[in-house]
Amino acid sequence: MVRTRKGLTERHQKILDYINKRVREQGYPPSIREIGKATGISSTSVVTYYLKQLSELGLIERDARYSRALRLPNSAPAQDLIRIPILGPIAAGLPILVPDAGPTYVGDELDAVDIARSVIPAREKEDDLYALRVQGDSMIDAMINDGDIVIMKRAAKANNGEMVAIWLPHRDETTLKYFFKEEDHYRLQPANPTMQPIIVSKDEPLEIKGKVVMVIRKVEQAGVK
Amino acid sequence: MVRTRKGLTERHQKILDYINKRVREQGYPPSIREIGKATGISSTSVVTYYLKQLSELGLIERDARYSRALRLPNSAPAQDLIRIPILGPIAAGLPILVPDAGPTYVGDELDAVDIARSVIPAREKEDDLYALRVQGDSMIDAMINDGDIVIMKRAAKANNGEMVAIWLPHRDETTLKYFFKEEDHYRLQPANPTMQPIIVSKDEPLEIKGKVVMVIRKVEQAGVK
DNA sequence: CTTGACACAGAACGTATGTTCGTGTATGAT
DNA sequence: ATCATACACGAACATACGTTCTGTGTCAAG
Repeated sequence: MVRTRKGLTERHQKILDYINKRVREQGYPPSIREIGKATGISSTSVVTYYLKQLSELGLIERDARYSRALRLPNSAPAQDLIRIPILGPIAAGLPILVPDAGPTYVGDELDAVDIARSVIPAREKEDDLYALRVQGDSMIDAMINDGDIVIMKRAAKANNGEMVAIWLPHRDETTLKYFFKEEDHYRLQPANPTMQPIIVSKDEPLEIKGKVVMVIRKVEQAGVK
Repeated sequence: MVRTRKGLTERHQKILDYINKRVREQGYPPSIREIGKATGISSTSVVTYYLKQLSELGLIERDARYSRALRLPNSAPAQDLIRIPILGPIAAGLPILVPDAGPTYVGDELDAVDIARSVIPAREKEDDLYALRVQGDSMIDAMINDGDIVIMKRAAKANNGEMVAIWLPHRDETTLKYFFKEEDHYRLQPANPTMQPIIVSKDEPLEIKGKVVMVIRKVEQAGVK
C-alpha cells in the first residue's frame, strides 16, 4: 500500500503518510506546522511548498487558506459510506410514495442500502437520495429486473435525456423512462432501443417522482428455469 | 440514524448533524463560526457553549483551543467497505482476462469500485471478487447495458441456474448467461425470457470465467436520443 | 562563470479561529 | 422581591494558522 510513487521524494511520502495517520487517528487533518514538526521540516513555507505539489498531483485536496482544510481524496475510508433508505416498492401499477424530503428522516426502522460514496455518480446531495425495490417485470424495457434496487434522486422536473420515474395518474401507471419534452407532448423513451416510446400529451397530468441515479442488481443463484 | 436523543435540544441535534455532514462531505470538521452560521446561531460563544455540553455527553470529542479539532467518536461504525478491482472490459468478442487470484493484487493503478459489504449478497470471499466493465450492447439480453459494472466471483464451474460469464473459444464469444448443464449439452439461457437460449454441445470447449454476483449501473444524464 | 530551477529556512503579515467576559432575557424556586 | 440557572448575544482578545517575501545553498545547463 505504501509505495514509493514515481516522482515523490521521501518528504512527499512522509507528509502523505503523516496526514493519513492523523486523519485516521484523530479524525481531522493536521495543521501545516504540525506536519512540519512531524516530518522534520522547520519552515511552514516548505510544508506549503510540498502541499502545493501534492495538491497538483491530485494526491490531496485542500481548500487552502483555511485551517486544517485538507483531505485525502482517495482514502477517507472511514465515513465514505452513505445509507440510502429504501422507501418502498416500485411497480407498474403502483404510485410511488416519497415523503417529501424531510430534512431529518425519522424512520430508521426502514430498510436501507449502504453505498460507497465513490460509486455514486455525481456529487449528489445525500439527503436527496432514496431507493426503491423493483417489483415485477414491468421495467424490463428499462433494463431493470424484478428485485433490482433503483437509487433515485428527488426531483420534480427533469431535463431532456434524463431517466426518471414517472407517475401517470390517468393511466394508473408508474414507469422508468428517459424523459424528453418535445413540441406539444412528452416522449417517454424506453432504455431498450428496440422498444417504442410512449407519447404523453401535455394535457395529460404527469408527475415526475425522481431521477434514476443508479441501479443495483444482486444476482442470486436462481435464475430462469 | 438521525434520532432525537433524549435530553438533546434541537440545537444540539442540529450541530451534531452539521458536524456529521461536514466530516463526511469535506473530510474535516467545520469551525465554530461555520457551525454557527449553519445552525442559525449568531454568536461563537453559544456554539462553544453547546460544544462543551456535547463533549461532556460524549457525543463529540474535541481538543479545544485548536482549530477544527473535533471529531465524532462513534463514527467509523461500518468500516465495512471492500474494494473490488475492475480488471478490465467485458465485451461480446473479447476474452476475459482474470489473472488467477493473486492473494494480494499489486496493481493499484487499476480502477476499482468500493462496495459496502452489506450489499454483497452472500458471504462471498472478498478476494474472490472482481469486476468488469461492460462494453457494448451485446449483453442486453442479460439486462446488462453498455457501461454497467458487473461484479464477478472467481469460479471455474457453475451449478445449474447460476449466471456466469462464459468464453466460447470456437466462436470467439463472451457472454453472460444463466448456465444449465443438461443431457448432452449446455444450455445458456438469456436473462430476458423472450430470447432464445444458446445450446452448446459438450464437445465444444466452454470456459466458465466466473459467476455474476452483482450488477451496478450508474445512470448518467444522457440516455437514448 | 552565469543563469535558472529547485529545495529549504526564517521572518513578517493578515486573518481565521477559539476563548473569555460582560450583558440580557426568560423561567422557576425560595 | 430575590436568587439561581439555562440560554443567548456581541465584543474584545490572544493565538494558531496559512501566505508571502526574502535569502541561501546546490546542481545542472548554457
